[in-house]
Amino acid sequence: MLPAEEQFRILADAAVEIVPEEEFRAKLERSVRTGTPLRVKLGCDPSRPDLHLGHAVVLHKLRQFQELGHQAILIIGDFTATIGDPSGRSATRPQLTLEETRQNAQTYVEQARKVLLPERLSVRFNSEWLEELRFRELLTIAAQCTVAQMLEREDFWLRYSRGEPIGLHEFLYPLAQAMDSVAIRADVELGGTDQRFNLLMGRHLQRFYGQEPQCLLLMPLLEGTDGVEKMSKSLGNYIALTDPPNEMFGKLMSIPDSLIVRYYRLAAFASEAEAQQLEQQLQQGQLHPRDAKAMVARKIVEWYYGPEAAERAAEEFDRVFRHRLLPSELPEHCFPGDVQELPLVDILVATGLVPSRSEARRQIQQGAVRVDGKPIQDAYARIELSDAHVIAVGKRRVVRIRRANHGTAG
RNA sequence: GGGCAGGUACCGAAGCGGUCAAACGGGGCAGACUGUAAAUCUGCUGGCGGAACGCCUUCGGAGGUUCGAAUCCUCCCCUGCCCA
Repeated sequence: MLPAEEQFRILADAAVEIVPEEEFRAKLERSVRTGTPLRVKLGCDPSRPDLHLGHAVVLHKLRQFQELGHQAILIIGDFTATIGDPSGRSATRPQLTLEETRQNAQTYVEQARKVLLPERLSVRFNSEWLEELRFRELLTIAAQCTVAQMLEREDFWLRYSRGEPIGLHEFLYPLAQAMDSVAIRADVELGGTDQRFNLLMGRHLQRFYGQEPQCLLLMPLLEGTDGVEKMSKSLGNYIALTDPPNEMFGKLMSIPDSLIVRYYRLAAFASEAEAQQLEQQLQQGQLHPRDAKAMVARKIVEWYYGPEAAERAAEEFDRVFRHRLLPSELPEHCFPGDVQELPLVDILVATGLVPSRSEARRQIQQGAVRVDGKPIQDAYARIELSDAHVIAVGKRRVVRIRRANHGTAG
């Protein structure tokens, strides 16, 4: 085991805050002295099965704990997801059934393993202890917190003062999550800065149950591809860990320049020194932002798919967007062999490039539709199907169409 | 339980008997510009329709009044506030 001070340096890296810092140092020191790994908790919400780069920030931190020999405990909030986490939300989350969340949890763990080490990882479902909780005990727990304290939480307060509904059960969410810390006797809990309140509640309840309170390690929230809001699935500004390399690369290239260094640091896991160097090169104009971004994008894709895939993704990106060539691989759509020609509008709908015929007409009239590279603005154009064609709507939606041979349907 | 204010398209928010598929903003999509972007400018943004102020579906739900309703009436459901 590395000396405590060294560990602290690694673990504090990129963290926004450690609460309380001295306690955390003390825990590390004791861990080294007694040879006991720390139990490090990360709770996750399986109501949304897709993990994205924002989650990876925290997952990577958990991995660092693993690398230092500590015990990672991933809590799958299958039970809490049935409450619906109100964190950072202005609206009540939809409640899922236990069944649904279990299914999500499956893929969730698989995705988390892309970042975590397989060893020193334990996965626990919080329904294990929350399901059994008696009403009497719930009362005891709930009595540990006042309504005023709950309302201190920014999102609750915001909704309250806006006159928006807050379900009573939502107040129970932080408590439930805190009970997880009690159940697994967490030494440290990781989370994004938006989780501060919930994690603090863990300390609170642990103390009540006579346990040594956990320390909090809060990581920054990564902005999404829009560059403004934090990355989240519901805002649609996320890059999923399961996005294929090309898509991941493409999305990364679409982030605003102002985020290059931040992504380098938080998503490509670059060190402080590396990040500073990059920032300097950008500021002094030694490095073109485009190249910097491509470098970062490559690093990130590499992390999930390896250097070869990253290389290919970068090349493909240049090919399609820089040089405006066709993608090397196009999805294909086959029309029945007996069809001679079709209105372009119908083709756009049939291939799924566009959701409705009205939309197809609009896109055509706006000059967004190209057939074999030639813009077509005639909404009534018909396309011969004897030869294969490449149909494009905008830059991103491209399909190759052809007719099936010898009248073979489909 | 009582009183009041609300429920409008993806979101926010106008509309309050016809000219409403519904102003405006955001978001999204597309075009121009670029470094792939971002920013900016422009257009589009329910469906069907070879055109149309044509038809269909939409303004919490169900009925009703009317030639005609998002707009009026009745009942119901949901939300917030105040009182109990």
